[in-house]
Amino acid sequence: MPENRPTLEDVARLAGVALGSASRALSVPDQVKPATLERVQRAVEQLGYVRNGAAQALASRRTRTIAAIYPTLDNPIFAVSIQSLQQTLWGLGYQLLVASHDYRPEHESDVLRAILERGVDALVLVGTDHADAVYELARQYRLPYVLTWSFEETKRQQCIGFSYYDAAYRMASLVVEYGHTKIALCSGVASGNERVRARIKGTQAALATVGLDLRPEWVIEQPFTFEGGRQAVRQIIGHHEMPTVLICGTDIHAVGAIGECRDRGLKVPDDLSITGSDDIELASVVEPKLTTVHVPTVEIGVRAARRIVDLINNKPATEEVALETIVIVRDSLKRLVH
Amino acid sequence: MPENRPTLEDVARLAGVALGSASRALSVPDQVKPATLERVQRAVEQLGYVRNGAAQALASRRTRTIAAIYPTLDNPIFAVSIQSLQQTLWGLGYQLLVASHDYRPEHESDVLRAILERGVDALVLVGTDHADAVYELARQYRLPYVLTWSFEETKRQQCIGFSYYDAAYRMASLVVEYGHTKIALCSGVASGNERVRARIKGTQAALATVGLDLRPEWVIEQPFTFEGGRQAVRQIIGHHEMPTVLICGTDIHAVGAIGECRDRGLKVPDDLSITGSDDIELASVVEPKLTTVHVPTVEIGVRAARRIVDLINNKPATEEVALETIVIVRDSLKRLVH
DNA sequence: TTGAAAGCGCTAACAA
DNA sequence: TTGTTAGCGCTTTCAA
Repeated sequence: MPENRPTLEDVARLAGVALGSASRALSVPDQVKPATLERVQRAVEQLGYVRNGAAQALASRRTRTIAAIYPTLDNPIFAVSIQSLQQTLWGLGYQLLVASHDYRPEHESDVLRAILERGVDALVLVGTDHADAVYELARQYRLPYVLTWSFEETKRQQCIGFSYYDAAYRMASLVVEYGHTKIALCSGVASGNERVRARIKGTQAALATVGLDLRPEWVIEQPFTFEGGRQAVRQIIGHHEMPTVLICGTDIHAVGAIGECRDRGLKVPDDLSITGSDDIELASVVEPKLTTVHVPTVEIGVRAARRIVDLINNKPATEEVALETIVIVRDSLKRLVH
Repeated sequence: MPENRPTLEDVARLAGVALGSASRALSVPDQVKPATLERVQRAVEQLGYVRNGAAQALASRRTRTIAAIYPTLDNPIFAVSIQSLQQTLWGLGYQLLVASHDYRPEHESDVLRAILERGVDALVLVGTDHADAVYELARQYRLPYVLTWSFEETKRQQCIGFSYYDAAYRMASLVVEYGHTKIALCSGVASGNERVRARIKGTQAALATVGLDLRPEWVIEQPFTFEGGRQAVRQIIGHHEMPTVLICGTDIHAVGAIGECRDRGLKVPDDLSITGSDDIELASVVEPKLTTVHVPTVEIGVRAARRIVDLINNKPATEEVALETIVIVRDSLKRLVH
């Protein structure tokens, strides 16, 4: 066991080749004679040599790590996506540095600055709504980036995601089709979050097609937690008139709302229908099973990973399209008309 | 806007000081005259200077990043803990590199090797059951590490966690106290996972105090997913005799099991009691609310972060003790005797 | 295809 | 307290 971590120089010496050749043997093996390659490999093995990433990064100006900044890491939707992002990146030879701004978008540029200092080759962001400083830093440091989850036509080159507007529109259309007219919406916090805003707009648009309006007192902004969903229910039952359905912006909201209904003796969906969005695994485990919209969580992680690596390597961008979402009909939305 | 990223040399030149002084102004500001400090700071600001982490790491042999290897990133229990780990580390000036071995412990040393290459100052692992190669690599590279979640007396110096044995013992004691004698256990996969094994042993021990045994056919190993919990239910109803209670190793199992019971017309807890472990937020949202054991998820992340930074700085280790767990009685465990 | 050598941008030891 | 300077371990020309 070597007392000090062996360096490439040790490898080269042992293999009887020059430092440069040893380096090439490791990074561009096909530019090296097979015999040389083998000697270097043997030396590497013998010494238990592992590259020094810092030195490599300094000399090559690439760190082979990619940063991702999330609103939070503990929302299941993000957690699943992080998992697939990490696994895919790993397979492509990249590591993942994660950070979160904890749903305080104004902190994002600080987080990014710290990441920049650390050094990364590219950046994965959530959504399209970021402070100018964030885009500015990315530009200044020539840092390739992808925007995940949201898909916006105007930024299609950078986006890996789906249309929140469409997803919400579809769900709301179903709700309307089922005969609901008194409709409440529990969304996330709209400020600094274009996904929330798109959901609200999509919902409104669907209602508008049948001349319905989203009443202001029935649009409830809540943090993305079970408790947020519970709050929404408390809020709507405080009013003298109850909606017949609560459209939730996420399944987390919906599950929380169902819990609160149960605690208050409200039957779902008989007394109140509740719909979700995302189709997390939990959606089909709770009672009643959630009618929700399935979104491509894993796919986003996988594609974002591939895409960002392509960007790093200056591969021509393939034409990006919005990923698909689909409404999953289960039991939490009641049919009022037939 | 500078065309090329400014270096410390640029800063020094602009500030009219030597390179070394500029470096000190940034890393050990109190070893620098206030006047110098201020000039450097002004230059930094003016140039929008950000340190080059690779160069810093190469020269100082510290990367200011810490790696954490998890079985998976998308289990809520880990996600919450990662979140608190990341936030705490951030506050201490460290970044977090995450990786997962996807519940294939045999991959862990490969993952570690890749991380080593990247360069980190310390390591956070989950549990105490790791391949020799993992410990060997950590030793060889003098990489400080903490073992999280599990607390074992024999490794108390490295552990931040609780006793899975005790937690399971307490839960099983309650189950017994409630009059159950036909008891099934849905654990995770025991191989390479001392937490699962400790749970099984703790459960057995509690049963043994009243002369009860855990029947082999009622010990069910399942992956940590809702589906795993569902499977457990399917398995026990396949036998001619049914247990009266299913003790689940995690709330995820328990929630899945509840879902499966509902789908099969089994009433929880009347037809089958189900208990969980972890007390994730969901535990009090599902119906029936889970009787479970609360574990210090957030605390583990926070403490692990502080501890690992102390280790890096060679701070004397404070005497570590096991964190506390506590049984939370809700509605999913039926009392058979009074 | 290989070897030699000049850095990459910073830290830290040393001298002043 | 500051300046000078020798590396840290690797990549990448350039020439052979």
